[in-house]
Amino acid sequence: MSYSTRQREVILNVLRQAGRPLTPQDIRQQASQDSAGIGLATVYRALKTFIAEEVIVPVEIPGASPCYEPADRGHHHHFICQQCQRVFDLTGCVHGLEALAPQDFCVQRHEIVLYGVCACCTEGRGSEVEASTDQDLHSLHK
Amino acid sequence: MSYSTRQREVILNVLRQAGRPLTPQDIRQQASQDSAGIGLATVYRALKTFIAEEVIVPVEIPGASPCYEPADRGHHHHFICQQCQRVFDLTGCVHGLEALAPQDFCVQRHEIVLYGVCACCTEGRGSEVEASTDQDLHSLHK
DNA sequence: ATATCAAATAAGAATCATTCTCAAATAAAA
DNA sequence: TTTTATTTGAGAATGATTCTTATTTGATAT
Repeated sequence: MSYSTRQREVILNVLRQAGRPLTPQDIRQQASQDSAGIGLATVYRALKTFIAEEVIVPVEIPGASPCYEPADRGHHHHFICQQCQRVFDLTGCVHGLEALAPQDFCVQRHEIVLYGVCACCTEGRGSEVEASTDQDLHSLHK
Repeated sequence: MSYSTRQREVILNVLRQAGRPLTPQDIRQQASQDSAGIGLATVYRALKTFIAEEVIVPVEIPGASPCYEPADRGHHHHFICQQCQRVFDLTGCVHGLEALAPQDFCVQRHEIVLYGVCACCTEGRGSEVEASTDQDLHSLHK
C-alpha cells in the first residue's frame, strides 16, 4: 500500500533525531541535507501518511503552526517559547483535570500547553539559537 | 486612541450574545445581519483592537481554528465534545502547572483543553442539539 | 454647526501555509 | 525485465490572514 522511499526514510529520521516537535519547514530544511531538493509537498504527503500509520503524531499548539513528533514518546505536554517560537517537550502531568468538567461529561483526553520564555531566550541569547533546529529540552537544560 | 464605530459595536455585540467562542467567519456572518457588507479585514482589525484593549480574548483550541470570546468571563478553560464539536466553557483551574517546566523556563500563561463527550451526546441525543449553537455550559448543565 | 485631523472602512492585492495537479521517476510485483 | 501502482518535484490553486490605498467616519476644537 505504502512505498518506502528515500525521502520518507529521511523525513522519519529527521523527526526521530530531533528532540522536539518540528514544523514541516523545519523538517524540509533538515531533510534537504540528506535528500537535496526535497519538496515541501513531499513532506506534507509523508506526514499525512505517517500519521495515518500512527508512526508520528501531530502536535497542535494554539498560536503556532502545527508540528510533528514520533508517536512513541508517551503521554506528555508542551511548552512554547513566545520569543523563539520553538516547541519543547515537557515531562510529567497534573492530576484533577477531570474535575474541571461537570460529572455528566465524559473526559477522554486532555492537552496542556504552557507559554513563556525558554532558558535560551531568557539569557538574552535567543537570536544565536534561532538557526539551530534540533536541540531538545534536555540538551538545553542540562 | 480607538474610535467606536458601528461595525465595532456590532462585532462586540455578536461576541457578547453568543454563548460560545466564535471564529472570525462566524462573526462576520452574524455581523452582516446588522451591518451589511462588513469586510473580513474589518473583523480581523476589530478583533486585534479588542484583544489589545483586553475586551475580548482569543480562544486557541489545538486542532481548531482560533476563535474569540468576551474577556469578562475570567480565567477558564474549554471542553470540546468529540461528537458535536461544540466548545464549552469550564470553570476552575488546577495548580502545579509551572512545575512541569524546567526551573529556568519562565511560564507566563497556560491553556488546558479537555476532550470527550458532553452530557447531551452521552445521553444519545447529540444529533438533536447539533443545530443549536448558542448554548453554554451552564444552561446545559443546570 | 463646521472644520480639522486621526482613526477606521471596504475592496482587493499580497502573503503564508497547505493542498492539488500532472508529467516524470521510482518502488514493488509479476 | 516488464508491468503497474505509488511517489516525486514543480508550480498552480486554495484558504486564512494581513497589508495597502483611497475614502469615509468619529472625536475635538473651534
